[in-house]
Formats: sequence, C-alpha cells, structure tokens
Amino acid sequence: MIDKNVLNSQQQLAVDTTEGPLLILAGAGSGKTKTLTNRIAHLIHDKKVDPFNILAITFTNKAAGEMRDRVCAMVGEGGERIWVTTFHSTCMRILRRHIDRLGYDINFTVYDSDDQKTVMKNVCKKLNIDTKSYKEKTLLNAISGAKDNLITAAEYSLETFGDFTKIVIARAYKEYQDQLKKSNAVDFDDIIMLTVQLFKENPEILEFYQDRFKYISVDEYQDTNKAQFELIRLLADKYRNLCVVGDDDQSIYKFRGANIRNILDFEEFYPDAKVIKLEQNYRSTQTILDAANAVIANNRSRKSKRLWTAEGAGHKIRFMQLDNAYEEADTIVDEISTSVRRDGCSYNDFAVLYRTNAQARLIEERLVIRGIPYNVVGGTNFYARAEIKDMIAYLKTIENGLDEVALRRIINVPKRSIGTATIDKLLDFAEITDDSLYGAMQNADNISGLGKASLKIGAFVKLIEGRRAEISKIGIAETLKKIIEETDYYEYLKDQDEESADDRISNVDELVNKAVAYEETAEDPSLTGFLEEVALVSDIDNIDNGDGRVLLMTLHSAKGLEFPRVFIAGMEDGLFPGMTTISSGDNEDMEEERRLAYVGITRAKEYLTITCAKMRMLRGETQFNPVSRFVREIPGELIDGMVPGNRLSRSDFDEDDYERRYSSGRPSARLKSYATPEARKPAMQSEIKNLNAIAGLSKGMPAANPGELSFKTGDTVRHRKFGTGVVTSISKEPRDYKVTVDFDAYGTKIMYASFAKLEKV
DNA sequence: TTTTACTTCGTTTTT
DNA sequence: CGAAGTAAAA
Repeated sequence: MIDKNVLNSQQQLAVDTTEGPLLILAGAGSGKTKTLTNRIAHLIHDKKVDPFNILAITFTNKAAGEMRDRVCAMVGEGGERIWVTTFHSTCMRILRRHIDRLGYDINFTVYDSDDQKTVMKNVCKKLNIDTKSYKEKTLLNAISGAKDNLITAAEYSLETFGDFTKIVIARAYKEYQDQLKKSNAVDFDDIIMLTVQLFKENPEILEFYQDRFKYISVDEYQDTNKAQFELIRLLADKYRNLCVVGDDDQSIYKFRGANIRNILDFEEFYPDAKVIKLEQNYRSTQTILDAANAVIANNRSRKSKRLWTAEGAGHKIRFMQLDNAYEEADTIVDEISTSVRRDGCSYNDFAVLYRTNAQARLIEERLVIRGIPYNVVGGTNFYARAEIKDMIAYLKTIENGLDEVALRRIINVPKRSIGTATIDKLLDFAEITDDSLYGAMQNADNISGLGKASLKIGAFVKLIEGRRAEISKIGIAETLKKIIEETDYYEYLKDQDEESADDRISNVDELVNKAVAYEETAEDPSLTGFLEEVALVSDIDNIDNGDGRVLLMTLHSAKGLEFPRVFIAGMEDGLFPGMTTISSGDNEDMEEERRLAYVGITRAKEYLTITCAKMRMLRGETQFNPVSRFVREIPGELIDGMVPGNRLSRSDFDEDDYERRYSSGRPSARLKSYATPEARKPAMQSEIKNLNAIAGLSKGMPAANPGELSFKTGDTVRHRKFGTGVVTSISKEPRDYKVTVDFDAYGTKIMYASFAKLEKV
C-alpha cells in the first residue's frame, strides 16, 4: 500500500481537472474515494471555491458519511458546509422547501415498499384489478420503472399501444399516484422524479440551485438511472462542472433501473468531457486482479480497462467443489477456524459472499456450532418490523394527518374497537365531504350511525392531537414513550404473542434510543427530520467490521467493501448465474451477473476461496449444478484446485448416504426474525442443541425430550397471565408438549408447555 | 374475531 | 423447503 497522501499521476490529473465535465473510470480498488476527497480539498484550498458551492452525491448514507468525514478532516473549517449526501437526501432537502409548487404539503411523508404495497392493494381493490393475473409487486415494479424513466401516469397511459397489460398498469399507476397525493405522501422514486419535475416547471428554482452547486460530483455513477441523470444534468447545466466517478464493470443494479448507458454514453452527451481511467489497484494481489480481468473480459458492453497492481502475485485462488451445500458450509467454516488458528488472523478478516440471502442459513448454522462470531448483513430491515412500523405510523399521523396508510395501520392497533365497519363509515363521510379519513374522525360527532364508536374515535383523535400539541416541546423520544404508555403498547405485544414479546419490546426500546440519539446529534432536530432519517437510512449503513466477526452478505451488499480473505459460496450454474438468467438467453442479463462475479472477486485483498456444491436443495428441489461458468472463465493457472467442466448427474451421488447424513430426522432451524443477530443466537443455540441431539452427536440431551408434565388432562392449572383454567388436551410433540387449556377468563388457548410455565393448582 | 389449514411462489435491492 | 398470504372454520 502506498502512502495515503500521495496520488498517482492519473489520480492527480483527476484532482487537477476541476472545470468542465469529467468522467473518471475508476476500477475496483483504484482509490476513487481518495481521489474524490482530494479533488474537493483541492477545489477549496487551491481554487478558493466556497464549500457552500460544492455538492457531492453518493448512493449510500454510509459512503456519504465516510466521504464527509474524510473531506472534513482534509479541509477543516467549512467542510461541514459541503453537501455530501445521497441522491435521495439531496432531493428531500429541496422538496421540503418547494414541494408546495407541485401541490403537496410541505410536511409530506415518505412511503416505503411496505406502504407502497398497501396502497397498491387498495388500488387493485378499487379498480377491480385481479391480483392473480396482475400482482401488486409487478404493478409496482412497472410504475417504479416508469418513474425511473421520468414517465408520468398521464404519459404512460398514452403509450400503452393497445397492450392490455400496459392499459391495466396505466390505470393502476394513475390511481396509485392519486392516492399517494391524497395521503400527502411520496415514494422513493417520486423523491427523484418530483425534484426533476420541480426544476423543469420552475426555472427560477432550478437556477437558484444551479448557482448554489457550482461544482458537482457523483459517485457510483454506473448505478444512476435516467431520472438521476436528468437531475444532475439539470443542476450542472449552467456551470457544467460535473465530475462523475464510476466503473461500468460494477454496474449491478440494472434491475432497479440503473442505466449502464449513462456511463457508456457520457462522452456522447458531453463531447467536451475529459476521461480519466484509474486502473492501478491498491487492494488486491495480481492473481486476484488477473482472475477478475479474465472474467470481465467476457463482457462486450464495457469500456476497456485492465486492473494492475504494483504488488506481487500473492496466493492462488482456491477452488473447492463439495458434495452438497452442508459440506460446503462446513468446509468454509472449517477453513475460517483453521486460518485463524494457523495464521493468527482475526475473524473480521473474513467475508462470505453469496448470490442469494437464503444461502446464509446453512453457513450461519455451522458458525454457531463452532461458536464463531459473525454478522449477517442485510435481510430484514429494522424499520420494516411490525412493531417499529406501528410506532412510526403514530409519528407519521402526528406529522401528517393525511397519511392514510399510517393512520389505518394504527387506527385500531392496539385494539380500540374501531373496526372495519366504523372505518368504512368514516371513509364514506370523508368521500362525501371531500375530507381525509383523519378529518372525518375529527368530525365524528357529526356523523350519524357511528354509535359508541364515536367515543373511541374521539379518544384516538385526542391522543394524536395531544401528542401533536406538545411534541415540539417534549421531543420525539418522550412522545414515543407517551404513546407506548397511553396505548399500553407493550401489553398489546404480549397479548399478540407471548413468545416474541420480549424481542419486540426491546426493538421498540431501541427505536426510542434512536430517537434520543437523533435528538442529541441532529443540528436542528424535528419530527420531520427524524421521520426522514428513518425513511432514508437503512441499518445496513451501520455495518462496521471492527468487532471481530465474520461477515456474511450478498454479493450486492459487498459492493464498495474489501476484506483480506473472501469466500464466494455457491458458484454454480443455476445459482450464480441464476437459472432464469441462463435460460432467458439474454446476454445483457448474463453480463450483469458477470459484473456481479467481478465485484465479488475484487472484494478480496489477499485470499480468495471459491466454493460450490454438486448437489443443492433449491426451492425444495434437489439440483445438480455444474461449476459456474464464471469460475471456468478464470485461467486455470491462477487456481489451486481442479475445476471440472463436465455436467453432473444424479449417478455421481450416493443418495442413500446423503439421506442418512443430512435428511433423516433433521429438524429445520425454525428461526424467526430477531432485531439483531445477537438476539437470534439463543434461539439458534437451542436449535443446534436439538439438531445435535437428534443427530446423536451429543447423547442424552434432555431438550429433545420434554420429560413429564406436572399435570394431566382434566387438571386445573395456573398461567402467569391467563389465570386458571382446565387442561382439555395434551399432545406430545418431538420437542415439547402442546397443551390446550380452557381458561376461565381468557377462553381456550393452545400453548407449549415449556413456554407457558403452567402450574398445577 | 381469531385460529388453523391450505395454497402459492419464489434473485439481487445502496434509497 | 419455507415464508407469507389467503380461505375456511371455529
């Protein structure tokens, strides 16, 4: 590794090229962040550009944060005045000030994909769209694609060309958009598209921001879509000081609307653009780079680039084909623990990458058995959890009473006797009076036929109004606490599901903590700001690898990261590249998969191990997959281990042996979602214990056999919460007794004996 | 209204 | 195979 402060000639050239359009083609590990930060420092120090006039856009909050820190460290005073943000936060800031020009209220809320689905369900119901033939997700994808390409609902309906599917989409699009607007809400795609629309319709606003952002840089440019391109094009149009940095070989988000042509056609759009290639790699060994180069060379639509390093060849790439996915997981984990013992490296030197999240499971299991600390990156988002969404919905309702998705989520949660019938009456009234649902609730006294429900509605409105009135005084965290208290939310969680209540309560507590943290750190804390952060920040931004854990993640999540030792698991034709990509025969899709392989390979600094399985269970089907074509594209001399090219068949396996070892009596790890991997571990541990017990690995495990109960059918028992009741039946399960109890006060409940802690009375 | 039984359907997803 | 969602039943 060279001196952090010394730039190579190409990097220096990029730093010095401050005026006019500039395309930096930065290969993996070529020090592009360093170049970008130095370039900004150069603008401020040497070119005397006011930091106020600089805009640096990245894709993730994490990248933005890192760059902000590095820029601040370099330029010192004034550095914090640079806008270093994501596309979405940039646009949010602009929309917060001007969205009234587009007919929205300034306190609009943001809908996540969950909310979008809720809206789309309503849309389909209202328009009588058969969700069997047109799934919500498909419709939303189509709409999202349209928005990425700046096509409005009206425009879409003009371009259906009689295609029935498109006509349906057009209708859904229009209604969906109407509902969002009625709720004074925007979705992620709107955030970009509406900003572009705002600029196009209001030249004076555009010019204000053009004058503000005289120097613009965009990172990960290969992942921009048309709307994002249009946005920066507009912003840069006056001064034309636009610097984009990207690597066409790392464009892996086409399915989300990223347009690789943005980078490939940059020079056509800006004929005076300067192009600088950063090809010297400071991350990986030459062997790893050679492999990456060889693989990506099979792609046709790309700008030619060849990574090289001044460092040595390093170790060969290891390749192992295992019999099945269990062996694969076992081998990987074994390698990790052996390396740690032998080489004295630490767990956080390792990352295991895979194509699909589902692959994490088996590897996780093995890691738990070995007691190796790990973290699974991605998966379920903290803010997507039901209990968190409930709390957020309360806050959203306080912020924006028009937000119908939020309101309907909590209108009867916890139960307050405002059922569907009542809601329908309210909606009818709202329709007639051209008011919102919340507006109707405020007028509940004037609506006939609500009966007792109007009292309940009044209480709910009072709750919301009360919080709304004092939130600016007492703050967000306190407001949350009051909501929890007033609604008796924790009790509600316990009622819902005794078993998961503790986890969920700690999740909610965690949200309160986040609110506290937000109020302490934000320069101008507000409910608006908090909700925005919640909507725009995912917890993937919080991965740090300083705590000695092996990281497990998808290849997509790994982009932008690096690790001394990398495993890429499941490199099989049929899994990576996936079956759909192979059978579609679409070369563009295949090239995207190949770029993903390229991203994976280039994450490794010193060691790269590639594994695959001959036999793998996929979607309940046993598959026999050949070694991935991407592995076969790596020159043999770089690989330690033989790469078989032949197709595998069933006869290659001793199926009886397989059954005996991996299938019989094997309980599937029924893991629920937990807030953190830590929270999930106890459940895993007991799962594994059972697994071992059944596999006979450790004998006499009492957990597998519930033993005897202190009561029998007909006995009266006491439950901590439900009081006393009569046992009506007991059934024996592999691991526990399932007891049915008819409680005096709570009716009949079925529960597991080990959880319910029933006492004979 | 709540629980249970059955069907359906599957990549990746920075915001 | 399993999650998630839906229909049916209690």
